[in-house]
Amino acid sequence: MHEGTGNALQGKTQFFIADILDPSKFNGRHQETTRGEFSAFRENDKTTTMNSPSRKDPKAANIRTGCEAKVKSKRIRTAFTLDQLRILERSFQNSHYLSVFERHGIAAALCLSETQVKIWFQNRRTKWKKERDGHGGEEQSYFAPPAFTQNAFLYAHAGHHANPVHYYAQPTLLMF
DNA sequence: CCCTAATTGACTA
DNA sequence: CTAGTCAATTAGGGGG
Repeated sequence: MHEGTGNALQGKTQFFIADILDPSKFNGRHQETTRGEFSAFRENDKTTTMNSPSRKDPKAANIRTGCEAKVKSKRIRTAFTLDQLRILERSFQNSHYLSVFERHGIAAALCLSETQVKIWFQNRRTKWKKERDGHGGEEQSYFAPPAFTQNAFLYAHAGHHANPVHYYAQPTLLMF
């Protein structure tokens, strides 16, 4: 897919320009909206990193298409389905943080990339905070604190070390 | 407008 | 060096 290492398990919703033009590669079950270069470079989780060249320079990831210059594509915005949101929301109720295993399981189950799941939780935590301490605040404490499950606890305290396996030896699996 | 997915960048372990 | 977090921001798309 992308500069070596296009983990086939990832990048289900986002594609390179060249891939978009090739319907055979575009078997996405997701919205057939326009895909662009914006996110193309990030959608090979774990192989593209924060400071990889492609992150610093998105255009770089597009070079191999040979049409890096123009094609001022929009950045894509995935519209999660209701089913996906239901599961995500349910998971969020269970815990505001995901272990890598949970994330992987959810991503696989929902046909999303792990990045998308990760970001969804990220944004969801932001939203949760906002509605917790925003909103006048008078009659508060309607909302329970975030469920602090074992995984969340481990996450907060053990954190993520080199090999999370040691801390999440018991992957909680995972809805339906 | 609002909602929220995705990006950027500083920071942490 | 890697891969998480969060804050701030950008931007897609729906609604009115």
